Amino acid sequence: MKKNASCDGCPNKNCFIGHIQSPEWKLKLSNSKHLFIQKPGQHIFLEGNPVFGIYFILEGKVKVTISGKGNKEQIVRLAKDGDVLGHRGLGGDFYPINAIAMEETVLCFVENSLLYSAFIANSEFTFEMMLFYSGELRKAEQRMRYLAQMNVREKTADALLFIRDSFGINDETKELNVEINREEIAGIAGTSVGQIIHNLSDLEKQKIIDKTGKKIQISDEKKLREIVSAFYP
Amino acid sequence: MKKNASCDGCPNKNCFIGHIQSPEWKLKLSNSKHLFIQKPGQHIFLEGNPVFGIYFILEGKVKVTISGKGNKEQIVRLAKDGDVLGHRGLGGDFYPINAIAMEETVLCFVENSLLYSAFIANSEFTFEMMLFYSGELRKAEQRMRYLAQMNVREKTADALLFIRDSFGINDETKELNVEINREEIAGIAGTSVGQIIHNLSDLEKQKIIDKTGKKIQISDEKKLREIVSAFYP
DNA sequence: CGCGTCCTTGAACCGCGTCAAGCCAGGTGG
DNA sequence: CCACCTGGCTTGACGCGGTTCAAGGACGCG
Repeated sequence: MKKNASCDGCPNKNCFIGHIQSPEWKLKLSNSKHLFIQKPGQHIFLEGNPVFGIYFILEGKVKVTISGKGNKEQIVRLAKDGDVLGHRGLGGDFYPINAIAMEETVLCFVENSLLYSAFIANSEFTFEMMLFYSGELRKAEQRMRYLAQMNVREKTADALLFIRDSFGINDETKELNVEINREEIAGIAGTSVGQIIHNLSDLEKQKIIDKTGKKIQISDEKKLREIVSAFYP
Repeated sequence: MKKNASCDGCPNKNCFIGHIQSPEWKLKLSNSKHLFIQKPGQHIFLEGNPVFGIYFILEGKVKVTISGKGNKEQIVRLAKDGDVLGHRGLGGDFYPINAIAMEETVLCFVENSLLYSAFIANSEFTFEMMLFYSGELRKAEQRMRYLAQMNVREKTADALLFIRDSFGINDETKELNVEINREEIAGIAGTSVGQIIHNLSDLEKQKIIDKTGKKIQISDEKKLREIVSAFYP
């Protein structure tokens, strides 16, 4: 682990690192076999893999995808440090999705037996976990609607905001805090690479974004949100 | 309540009626204010309503929708007796979705304080609830992919199967066990009414369905599933 | 019988996916 | 230091598929 991931002051309400950093858990997890590192592009688990437990991201970024027709991958979630991974497997035998590291990622694996004993011992943890699921479900169903009803321009804007809200932007440069290519953006928006490029160009002409540099800059977040405002309360 | 809903032998693994029929709960819920009836078309709660608790469906059918651009409603879930309703609100302040009765529906309302006390008292209940969320999340993310990648013909077939799997069919007549109009089917498929009608006609010509009677009959379920088989493992 | 609601059909328009061709930047080797 | 290659990005054109709309049919109801 490059640095000690901390949860103090973490703005992410659903951050579980606090739990796994408690003395009790630290002892259990001190065995190094629980921690491992994935390089960018490496998969953490794939659709159909048996479920042995869940993962906590200590550091890094991960995309969660569902593989579709003709090698198209639909990105259903973006996760970063403090997030849980593989929780969709819980209660089933096989993962229904793929998890792939987007950059060097440090993971903490918690095997089923340990996890279940935590659920039994700590009902508050179970409760929090349930709330976490509730929030994820809400988000997933919202995105369902976007995919069904938005046109491509709106989907493109929404995908950018989705990335922005998942990984954040640099306050100064307004660059997205992640390296992401057109294909991945298309995978989030649920459209083709061609359309993404087309619409990114349009957005740039309107000075809403800037893609001169390597990373996309969101110059005018307000206008970007206006594009999709009809879909948000 | 027209008849006493029972959970015995219920094939639905996620049926919660068993819980609320335990002696402990029966006592708590014996107060009649917890039970109420909704007529078809009446809403149980709407987007933006404050969350006071959750609901269990004792009898009837309910559609869960998200209202979209231009009065289009996207149906994200179909629920029947034994299902929970309003659980998306848990952990948030307002419902993110609408719940509307599709036929006369008997509901049991469980207010937050009662629910939370159940979570504290019965960690197994919390655990089961968590697993339920996990399953719902999985389903929602699968449907996300379908909406993004299927063409209209596939969406139409998938919508029919979605209804069939949610509410079942009459074994003899092969009719869907629910009255549902074209607009609602379009809301499930995430397409327009025109396309639904067009594709239903096509499916009828191929003798896969029959819509002579009032309710749609699924004559050849196998062929219907073949249409979408590329999307299911 | 007239009215309303839901369903059906067909035609016109246009948004979107696809593809071919070219651009640019970074890496590699002579 | 330049020539070449490769992979990601960009642009524009084409054509299919889907949305939308208008007009009409089927059915139930007052």
